[in-house]
Amino acid sequence: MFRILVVEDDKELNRTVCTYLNQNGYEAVGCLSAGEAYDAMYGGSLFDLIVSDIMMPDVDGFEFARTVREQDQEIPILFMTARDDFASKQKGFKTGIDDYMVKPVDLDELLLRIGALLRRAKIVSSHKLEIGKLVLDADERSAYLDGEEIPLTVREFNLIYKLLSYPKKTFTRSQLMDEFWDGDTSSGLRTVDVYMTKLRSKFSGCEEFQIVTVHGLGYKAVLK
Amino acid sequence: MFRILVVEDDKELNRTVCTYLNQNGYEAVGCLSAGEAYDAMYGGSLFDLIVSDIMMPDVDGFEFARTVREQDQEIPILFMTARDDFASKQKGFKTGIDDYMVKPVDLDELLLRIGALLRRAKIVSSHKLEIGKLVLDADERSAYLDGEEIPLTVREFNLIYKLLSYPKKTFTRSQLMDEFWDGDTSSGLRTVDVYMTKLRSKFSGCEEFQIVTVHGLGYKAVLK
DNA sequence: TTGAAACTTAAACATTTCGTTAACAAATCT
DNA sequence: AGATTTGTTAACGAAATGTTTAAGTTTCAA
Repeated sequence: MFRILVVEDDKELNRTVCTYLNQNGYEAVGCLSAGEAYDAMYGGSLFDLIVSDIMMPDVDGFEFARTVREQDQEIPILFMTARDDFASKQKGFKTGIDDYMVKPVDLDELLLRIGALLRRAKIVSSHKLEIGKLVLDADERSAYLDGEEIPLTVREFNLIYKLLSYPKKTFTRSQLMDEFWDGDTSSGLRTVDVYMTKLRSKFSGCEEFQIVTVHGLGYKAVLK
Repeated sequence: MFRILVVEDDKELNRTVCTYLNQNGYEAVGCLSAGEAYDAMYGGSLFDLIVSDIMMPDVDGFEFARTVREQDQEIPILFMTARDDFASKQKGFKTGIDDYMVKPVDLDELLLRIGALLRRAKIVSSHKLEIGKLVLDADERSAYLDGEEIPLTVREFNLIYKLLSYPKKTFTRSQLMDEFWDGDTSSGLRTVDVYMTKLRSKFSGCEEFQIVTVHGLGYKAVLK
């Protein structure tokens, strides 16, 4: 689920945009000023994309975007503004925004452009799972503990990646087999047990998590 | 220097755009049809970004973009078209384009948007890959180790360039075939293995990297 | 057009790696 | 305690990969 921060001082428009985004599969959070937006961002909430107006009561959009960019080079920023002059567009793009839409915006087109930006941003960010000193990289299909690689076979990696993607969630042997053995449960379910032993052994030096047996059900990873 | 492919059947507009891009620090190549564009791309030239019209004599922009996306998920594509209807925009973004501008386009805004896309795509400004004593030049399609050329065929070069562009990232045989054999997987996937053997042999004197087999998945290049 | 060289690919065989099973030990539940 | 579930290990066999060869294909110059 992608989280989108909407910074727009027009209450009604803000509400309209957020509602529309929420109806279309995003989790939108509306802010009426840059100050509010800072609070939302650094209050622990992580966002995947920012939609921002330019003219706002406290800090303007340019300044807001610049500040954000200093801290985060990656997050896509889309300006949604009434200003249709080239100078504003230039200023915006120069501060590092990714798209610029002129009001009144077609909400459906906004959706399309948000989709394109998220797709693009996602390509760049690698699929990593970081838990303390442990890093699982889905592109490399390798695990690093404190920088040192732990060699894993394909199935081993798939299993541990799955478990760690949903900590505390219990997976039955059948679920795991269905997913990583192409639904071919002809090989006995006990094979999963063997893999758990292998994983426990390979990650014995890792204090970040633990593979826990749920008797009668299956296995789960629990973070320490 | 960024290279931009401009696909636009209106000769005059094509010329105008290319000239403007060239005057602003890019290296633009104009094509009057999708067919021409394919030739330009497959002819060994590497492009960093594509600007394309939708309505064209042979294959339309949607089809063109789709074909390009099948082979290359990364290259930014910008549509520049007279069509201002939502359906076209939707169709475009769904095929994976990154931006959509309605004619008549302001060339200065085009520049801004191209700049934003290139920044986002994080493309390095060169088609050279330098790793220690090893140099791969994508324009020349040649490899130099310590100044001495290592002769490579087109397929050999494509493969090693791809692997080294994403060190540690694992590529499946299918991925590589899809990309460098025009999606023609009729030739057995084992062909890839043969090429890996050849590459390992040709780069046996190279201590900068190593081609590593990921059993059950494919291959990756690991820097030493 | 023709021949030579370079390139590509299928096939065959050698080699390596991995997955599975089976057996027994240990733990857990009733 | 007895039954069931789970932990662990090692060995076998299957599958994936490495490599070479030879035959087919393309390219290019004469």
